[in-house]
Amino acid sequence: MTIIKLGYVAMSMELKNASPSKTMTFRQFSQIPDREAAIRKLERIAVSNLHNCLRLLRHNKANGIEFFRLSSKLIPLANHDELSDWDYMAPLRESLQEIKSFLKESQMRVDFHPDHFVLLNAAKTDILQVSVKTLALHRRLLAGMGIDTTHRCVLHVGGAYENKEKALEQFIENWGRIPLAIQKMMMLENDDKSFTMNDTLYLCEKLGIPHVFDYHHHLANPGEEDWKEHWQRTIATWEQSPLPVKMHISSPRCTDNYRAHADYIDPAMFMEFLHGIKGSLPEVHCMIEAKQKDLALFKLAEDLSTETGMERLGPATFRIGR
DNA sequence: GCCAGTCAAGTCCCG
DNA sequence: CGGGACTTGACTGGC
Repeated sequence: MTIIKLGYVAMSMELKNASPSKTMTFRQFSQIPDREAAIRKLERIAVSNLHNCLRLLRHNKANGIEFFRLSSKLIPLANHDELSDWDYMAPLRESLQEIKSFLKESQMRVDFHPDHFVLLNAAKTDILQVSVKTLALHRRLLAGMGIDTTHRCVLHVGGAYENKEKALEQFIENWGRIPLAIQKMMMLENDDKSFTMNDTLYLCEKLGIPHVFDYHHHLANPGEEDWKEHWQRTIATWEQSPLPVKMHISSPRCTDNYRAHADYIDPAMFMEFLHGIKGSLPEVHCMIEAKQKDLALFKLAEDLSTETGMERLGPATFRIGR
């Protein structure tokens, strides 16, 4: 028997005017003559983003969704070189406290997926340094929300740099240089171009990092492997985690553009995955990555209950097997 | 209101 | 070696 919980990414297509990712570019920032006023504006945007983040969490709770990826764009320009004197956390305490109070009362699993500029396997030390700085920002936000930071940030392995083996070894070398608090926060995902499930598992096993299996990425970049032969390895990387196994599910936009995300999830593709893992673990959390965000989650949940006859335990919770 | 072009960051790919 | 594509939501400016 496996419990399946569905989650979605960062923003809602249903809840209006609730973007948690409003921004200001550096160019806009520079064009405001009064620097202090410009910083106050950044702060107002960040507070608004956190406020909308809380609205989204409430929306999730109201709809029985207990798994959610937070936007990584909550604080515009937080890590920009020209703003190193800005204490971006100070004006956010109250907003973070509100989220903390909400999360304390709910079952919600939340995490982050920092964007593709965060590269832990970069050979260039300045890129590694900025990456660690960005992860430290994520850590501060999680801590501010009262979340145990263990296994709350998923990343890709990074660049292939024309030599995948070397790039994997560079990851291991860099890993030893990053703070333990950051290490503990990480999860690693197989990607759709360079690092396959097997490549990613090599690092996960060696360094004790949970593997987030992305089924769509695997189909786009399978390597030599049948994923089912490695699935037990993925599960094993979660043995020391306080959290259930997490995976990503999305569907290709079309055959010409296989790697891009479709609006919705193909339930047949999802069922293929579920049949592959049947009975292998008690609970799995599936992050829906689709352009229609929460609407795609609602639609998949409907499709699963009408077309597959899977037992529905809640709006976004199912059970397979007995 | 709508459309096209732009935006902090890196890597990849093509000419 | 250099410049554009990639991918993305948000925003600006022009109509």
